Amino acid sequence: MARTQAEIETAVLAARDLFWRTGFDETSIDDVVAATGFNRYALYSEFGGKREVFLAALDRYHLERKQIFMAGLADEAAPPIDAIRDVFEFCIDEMASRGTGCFMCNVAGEIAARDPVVRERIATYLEQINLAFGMALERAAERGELNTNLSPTDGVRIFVTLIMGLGMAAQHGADRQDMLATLEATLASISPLGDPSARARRKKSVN
Amino acid sequence: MARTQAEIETAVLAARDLFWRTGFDETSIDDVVAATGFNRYALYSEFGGKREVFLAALDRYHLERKQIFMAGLADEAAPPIDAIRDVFEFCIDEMASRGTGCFMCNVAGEIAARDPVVRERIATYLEQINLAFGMALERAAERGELNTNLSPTDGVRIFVTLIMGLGMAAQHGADRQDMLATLEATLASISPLGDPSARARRKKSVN
DNA sequence: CCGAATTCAGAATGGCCGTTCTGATATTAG
DNA sequence: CTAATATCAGAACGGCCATTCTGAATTCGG
Repeated sequence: MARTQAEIETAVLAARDLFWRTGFDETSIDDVVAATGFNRYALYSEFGGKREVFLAALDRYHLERKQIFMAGLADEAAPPIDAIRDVFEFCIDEMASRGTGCFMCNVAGEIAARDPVVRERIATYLEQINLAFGMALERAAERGELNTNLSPTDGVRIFVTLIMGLGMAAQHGADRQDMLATLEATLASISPLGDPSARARRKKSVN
Repeated sequence: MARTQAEIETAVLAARDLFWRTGFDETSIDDVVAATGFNRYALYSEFGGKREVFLAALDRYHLERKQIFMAGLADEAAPPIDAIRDVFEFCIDEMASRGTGCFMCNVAGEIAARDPVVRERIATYLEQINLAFGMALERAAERGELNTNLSPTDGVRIFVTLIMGLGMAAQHGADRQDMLATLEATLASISPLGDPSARARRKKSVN
């Protein structure tokens, strides 16, 4: 009797949480066994090996992130700056509660160098993020919600770098308040002076 | 005959380059032997072990970075925004030519989690960066070179996160032009509209 | 209820790597 | 020049871990 799709998905989620928290090298197969509930035999016959479990976990993360970014940023109706803020707040909450940065970013230093497949997944992930932010920032520019110093491309660069920087900050122990303050500072920096949508929520969370 | 200080320093520099490029776990003692020219015996009697060589390399990196940031940003006479740009350009050139991100940031995901000493070094490193940027941004605010949307603290958050984000970007294969463009976008975003010092150099390098 | 196939848990395997050991070589002091 | 000390290169050790193997337990078709 083959395993059901639901069982596999649950295992992948557990593996994602585990690898996300402890990285690839630092996580042993026994750890994966304990976390997923699959035993060695099942793990090897279902996935192939440690690397394949990891790739499944990475893909799962990628999928979720893609949905979050696309759902938030591609919506033509929503105010783009607020959409950006929401997406970042989601990611910040996630990183703060897990106490670890972006799964895909953390992976970079560790195994991307030796695994071309991982490298390629990261590249497509970044492309998608770029695209998603690009849509939001085009709309922001059209609506006059972007500092006239900046092109939409500038904005994309800033936010893509911000999300990676926040991932690193989380990895070094930055807490939710720190990260939210950095987000608000960046949003203020790209907004036209005195823009109401930028200042509205600001007082809630900044130091 | 004990080893001379100069020989040790050369070895530490080589070790720094090696660990910077390939990380801690991925670098074997034999690699360190080959890179430093010290043989196992010398390495162990001079440093103690792999971890100690690594810590020496990390300290060396930390020292250099501290000097670069302090020299650039603490200078009361220099225009602060230009000083910030210079410091970033130096780091960007370094990362681009090495094809790897910030040594200390890369280390975070890999061993900070398991080594409290490394964690503490990273914390003091970040503190010092914060201080250095703080000085420059206080002066920028006084001189009216900071967008009035932003406090000096906001600026510090933005630049500290930028440097970590650029480190991640470099790790993922961003090239010099990409990183310079992100730097210029950020400098434009924190500058008052139409500020000449922000726009002056801009045309040189942006896409 | 039975027998064949599957799944299990844990033991064996093989390789890698940090560290230590060893016997040879070079260096220095007297 | 000689003997003692320091340094060398590489072999041996020990531990860790991904993977495979094995014999027991369980499931499932008839």
